[in-house]
Amino acid sequence: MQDRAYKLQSEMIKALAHPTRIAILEMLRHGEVCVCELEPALGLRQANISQHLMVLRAKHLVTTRREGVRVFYRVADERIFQVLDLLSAITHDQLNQARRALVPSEASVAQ
Amino acid sequence: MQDRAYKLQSEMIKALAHPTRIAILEMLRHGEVCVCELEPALGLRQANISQHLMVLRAKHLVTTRREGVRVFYRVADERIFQVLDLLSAITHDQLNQARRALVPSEASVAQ
DNA sequence: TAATAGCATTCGAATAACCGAATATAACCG
DNA sequence: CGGTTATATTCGGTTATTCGAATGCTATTA
Repeated sequence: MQDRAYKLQSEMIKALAHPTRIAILEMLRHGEVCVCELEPALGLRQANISQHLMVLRAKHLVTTRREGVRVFYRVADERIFQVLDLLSAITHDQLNQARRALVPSEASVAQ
Repeated sequence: MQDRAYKLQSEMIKALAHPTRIAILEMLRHGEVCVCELEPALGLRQANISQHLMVLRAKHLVTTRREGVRVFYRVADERIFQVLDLLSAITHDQLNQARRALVPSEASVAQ
């Protein structure tokens, strides 16, 4: 068994496995973003955001560029958005199926 | 911000974030599999496998079917394999890039 | 019904992830 | 240089995950 490969994959997945880090990646969807923009948008403390960015960096999911006193982040591999899109679609469908099971008439309602 | 949606997504991602659970899903790639087949293939204790299956069930990533005394598992949504394939490709490329950076002549070597 | 096989659940201890607070670093400006 | 702004790191306490061990449950067979 490719234990090693599964370990690596699970470590990358863990880096995605936090709502704040997903929110950060979503903000990077259309290009690079400054940390100073993340802070107000996420409404979290600076240190906490920086900690989450550290996790994303550690797994090479993002790269950085410094411009003076500011640091800009961008995703290292655009395919990460395909991953997020798939997961979003799957959870969305799960919700719809659950709704359909409860209230047949409200099937396929947008959230 | 869709805090709720990110939370849901991250919870599904967490269900993927373990090497054993990835290995289990890989075994389900070609159809349903009995728990009794997972045990020897993974080389783990029965209770532990059952615990991981419980996590996958809790997030509706797998469904079960009982046949007498045996229980068969299958994935609930085939798109989960697209997720795993993308993550596998990303980690694979990361490894190759790292190798290329260290030893230029050994670029693109299969693992 | 008793015994067994296959799987699931609970419990407790170890480990890992998380976050706030404090502190550190790096670039800029006066 | 000292001060300021933007970001990063460290530390400690809290919560969440993980796994082995023990136990429970369900279906089958005698």
